[in-house]
Amino acid sequence: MTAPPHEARPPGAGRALPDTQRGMRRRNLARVLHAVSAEGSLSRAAVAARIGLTRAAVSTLVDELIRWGLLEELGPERPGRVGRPGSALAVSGRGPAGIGAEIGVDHLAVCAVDLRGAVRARAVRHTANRGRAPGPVVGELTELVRHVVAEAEREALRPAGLAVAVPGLVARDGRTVVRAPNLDWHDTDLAPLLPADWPLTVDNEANFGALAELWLGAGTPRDFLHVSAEIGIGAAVVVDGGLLRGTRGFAGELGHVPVRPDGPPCPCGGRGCLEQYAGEEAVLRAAGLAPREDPVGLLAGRAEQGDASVRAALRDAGTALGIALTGAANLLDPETVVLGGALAGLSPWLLPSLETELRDRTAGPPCPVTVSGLGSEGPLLGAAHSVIRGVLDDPAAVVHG
Amino acid sequence: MTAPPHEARPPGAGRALPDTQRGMRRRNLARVLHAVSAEGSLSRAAVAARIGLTRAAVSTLVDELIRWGLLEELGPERPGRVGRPGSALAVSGRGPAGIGAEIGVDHLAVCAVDLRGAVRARAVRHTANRGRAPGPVVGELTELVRHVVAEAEREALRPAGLAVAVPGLVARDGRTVVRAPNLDWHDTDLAPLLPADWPLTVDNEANFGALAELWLGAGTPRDFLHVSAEIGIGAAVVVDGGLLRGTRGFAGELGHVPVRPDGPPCPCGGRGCLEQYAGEEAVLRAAGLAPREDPVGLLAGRAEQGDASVRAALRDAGTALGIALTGAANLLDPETVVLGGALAGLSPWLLPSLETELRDRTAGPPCPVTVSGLGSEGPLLGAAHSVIRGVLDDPAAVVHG
DNA sequence: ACTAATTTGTAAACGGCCATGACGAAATAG
DNA sequence: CTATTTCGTCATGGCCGTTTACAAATTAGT
Repeated sequence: MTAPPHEARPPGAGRALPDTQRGMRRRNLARVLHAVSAEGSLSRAAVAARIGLTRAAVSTLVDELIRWGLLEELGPERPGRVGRPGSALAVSGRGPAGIGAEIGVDHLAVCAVDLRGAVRARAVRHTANRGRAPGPVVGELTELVRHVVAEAEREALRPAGLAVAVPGLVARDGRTVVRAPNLDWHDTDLAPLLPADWPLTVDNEANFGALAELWLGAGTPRDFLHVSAEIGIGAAVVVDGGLLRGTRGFAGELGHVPVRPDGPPCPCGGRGCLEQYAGEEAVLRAAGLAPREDPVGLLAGRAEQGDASVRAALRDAGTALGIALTGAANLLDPETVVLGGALAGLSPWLLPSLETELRDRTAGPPCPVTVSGLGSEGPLLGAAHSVIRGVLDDPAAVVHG
Repeated sequence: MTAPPHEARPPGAGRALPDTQRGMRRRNLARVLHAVSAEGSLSRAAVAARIGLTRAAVSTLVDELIRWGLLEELGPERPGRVGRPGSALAVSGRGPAGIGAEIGVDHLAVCAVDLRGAVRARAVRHTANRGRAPGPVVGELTELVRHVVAEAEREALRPAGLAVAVPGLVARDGRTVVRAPNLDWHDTDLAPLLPADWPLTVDNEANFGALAELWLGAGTPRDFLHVSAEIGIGAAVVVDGGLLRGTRGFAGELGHVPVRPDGPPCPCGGRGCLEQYAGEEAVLRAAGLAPREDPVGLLAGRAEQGDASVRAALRDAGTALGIALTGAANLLDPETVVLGGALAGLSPWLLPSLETELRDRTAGPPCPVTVSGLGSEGPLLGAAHSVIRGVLDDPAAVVHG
């Protein structure tokens, strides 16, 4: 009775690969693995019911995934229900691992995540990277990667890919850092500097943070706006469970949305950008504090103690954020706005003014704002999980081809 | 070497239908039809090369589409190339038709478009609909629809669906008008008021206008922001060849993006919304003109004649638009911004200040702004074509099921 | 305890669909 | 006029999910 509205790409032109039987098999393998992964543990019959294939078909698919070491048979379930109990299947804890890495302004971090989503190895190193050349920084990161990979391999894990989160804009090629103001890197291809043993993805930390929220956050919807802030204000737009990247890969630049068109000039060339009000530097200045290590902790601490000027600075930042987010919410109609990264820790003092602004400027119910529970781990976990999602999304590609 | 970035929905969870052989056949039928439609005329071999299947497979698919009356054999091609010439295939000009309808503030329009994209029948009626109840208006529209359908059927066309463009917000159910300020309609389900003979879709005129631009515009990219204005300022976000609709279907509300946070109050509850500067009423007021029929024509005429106050009003509107679009472009990184609807006709006087604002507020090259060539026909054509796209996207569904 | 009902997993037969390879048809090139 | 190239089709084969049937394992009822 109702024709489907045009929100997805057309099935004809959009799909790159020809629709052949091998492709069908491939997608069904992915569907089975996805279903088991999402539920944690599932019988063949339950998988069949869930993905719409017959039990017989699922059986052969499961056999293949077990043969590849991606699924494990846990043994008979113990249900209270009538009928023969199913044999529980679970994603294997050995086999492919996702290696996630993060380049921060003052730290490097690497972790390995298995197919089940568990962190199996990690390494962190605190280093002041601001203004340091890409070569040495990435060299140091590579050391950590090798260390984590060695540890993972000792646990029978095999890296399936490396994903690197970077505090800056990354081109759509997934390897070139176009602009990272806080590191002072420009147009740097990181691929030659990193180990070439596995598929590589480089992406904005805000994007990986949003993906972590999408995949790991409790009750996170499939359409939301994720706002994080590490010095700059990065946002990521998640639409129907996927990242909106933009033509050049620069989507989500919330920091330079004009908030007060005649406000103070911004290095970007504009005036009154959000970053001039809610950026780290701006907030510190407004609070009368000098830039130093761990500014977020400093601000949170002072605010906690009741420091009036810090609280006022954060309140004003919340107002500016609220104005920018009103525009974004009007444009995108997301289900929620999620505050992550540094903003999560400062949310108690940002939220009141932010939500006031959002409420007063919206006809009807305003877009709900939630706070991420992932803390500062988001981007790193998102990076590692993005590799795992790649395996889940096309297991056949990992095994051969 | 490079893992795919996560921009699309996962192949497992995202796809609703199980991946079975029938579904494969169905998608391949769509791929063939799509290929022929996109190229206008193609031989079986050319289709095979284009979509990646073998000639033999394409032959059977084409046979079926011909049997269904969706494809036609035009006869042997006349190429200068060596080898046996192919037999040209083209989409049938008889068979399914898309019925598009538009409810405007001062007019109703209906048209029928065949699978080839040609308009085969049309009807327009000028009526003042502002403040009129939905019943009579839609009743009158239904008369026009019946008239156009009768004409189409006389040409051996069979309506495959009805799509209605409305100047207001439409719920994601594709039938309920949530808010249409210029008609003064609220939460009105149009389905019971329209003929139930075919699948029905109701959508925002800005959305249909953007789709028309996407499908019919020359050189329109797959990622752009389409801005139109009929009294309010509607925008539509096209991402990867599909409409971004938002959770509630309200995405694209550019009119209420805050431009000057302390500006004049807006009926939406906010202050300094774009609509307060670039909305029809606001521009007329700024130009010192009273609201009347065809305000766009009036403004364009006066501006053409060199009326200074009108030009100033349009320049200021362009500035406000530029500020709002800077924010939107930062957030979405579209390939272009397309000005459509009323904005297209006023673009000579809007563009200079708009582009200045965009350029001054963007680091690096600003997002290019283009003007739609579709004029006021956009929404109507987009509506009719959306039905056609539905057929192209799943021809099997139209024939049976 | 024993039977009936229910559910699971597997095996064999079946049917649909695309690939493969071969072939005739229809054009060009020399 | 022949060799070459390309097109469309046909027969064959292999892959894959479905259908149907059945044994295994559990609960519910008596």
